[in-house]
Amino acid sequence: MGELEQAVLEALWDLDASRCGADVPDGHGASGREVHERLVGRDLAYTTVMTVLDRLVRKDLVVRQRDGRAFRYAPRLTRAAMTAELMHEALEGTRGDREQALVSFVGEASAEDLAALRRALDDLR
Amino acid sequence: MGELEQAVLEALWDLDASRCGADVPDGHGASGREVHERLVGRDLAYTTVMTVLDRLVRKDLVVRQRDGRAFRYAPRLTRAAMTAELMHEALEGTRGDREQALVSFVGEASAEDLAALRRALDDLR
DNA sequence: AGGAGTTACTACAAATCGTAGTAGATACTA
DNA sequence: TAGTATCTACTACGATTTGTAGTAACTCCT
Repeated sequence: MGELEQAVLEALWDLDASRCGADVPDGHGASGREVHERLVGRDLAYTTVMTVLDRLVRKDLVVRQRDGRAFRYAPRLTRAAMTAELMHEALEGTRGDREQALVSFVGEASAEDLAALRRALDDLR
Repeated sequence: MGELEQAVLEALWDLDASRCGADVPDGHGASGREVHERLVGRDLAYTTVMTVLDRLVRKDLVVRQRDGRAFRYAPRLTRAAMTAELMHEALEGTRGDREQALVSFVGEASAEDLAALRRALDDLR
């Protein structure tokens, strides 16, 4: 994903933190205009933002839903879920030893991440 | 990373499974010729493989070391270490809740991965 | 009817990637 | 020692992706 695409996705998350999913729940998600305003400082044309939103929809990273004449856009996944998906994809890519990959992963993890991992695993029991 | 670049890296791992690192240990790593032969079936020009190897070196995914007139190439990281690195990068990318990302990660993990994770964590104690 | 907002479509330059040729250096071989 | 094979370095080129944005057309409000 490109750097601007990333920024637009971030903007969507920031605008609509808790509501993501396969559909845009009524009254949630953000309009192109709102995303554009959120990205003031990058000084982009409105149409640039719309183009990027469109590409994100085509890549299935963002979903949209008509709202009157316009659309509302929302990330398909929460930030955390997308991170988790990326991590799983990385793991899938390992043709070799999955277990070893996980060992390396925890081997390089910070103390905080290790603690969080342990908690998460314990909560599954 | 491109699909051919991936394939070349895989070939290097397959050719030189256990020896990776910042330097190519003497007598290890693979020559361009060997990589090319390993990729027979894709019917690539030798120079194509060399170009890709060169790009991988520039991206710091592969290291090389002179061996007479030629070079020997080896992945900078083991497959497992690269997977772990990718997972950590995904986690870094989470501007938001790292802990929540880890919770999602384990929430979607297979039973095997969970068991492997638990073993890895236990071994750290 | 006219203006403001929105989408859809098109455009274009830069970077990346798959693919490969050529030139020049080096080494082996007859 | 001259020819041949090998290897690297450099260049090239088309396809795709990405950043960036303009224009046309539609719709809604006043």
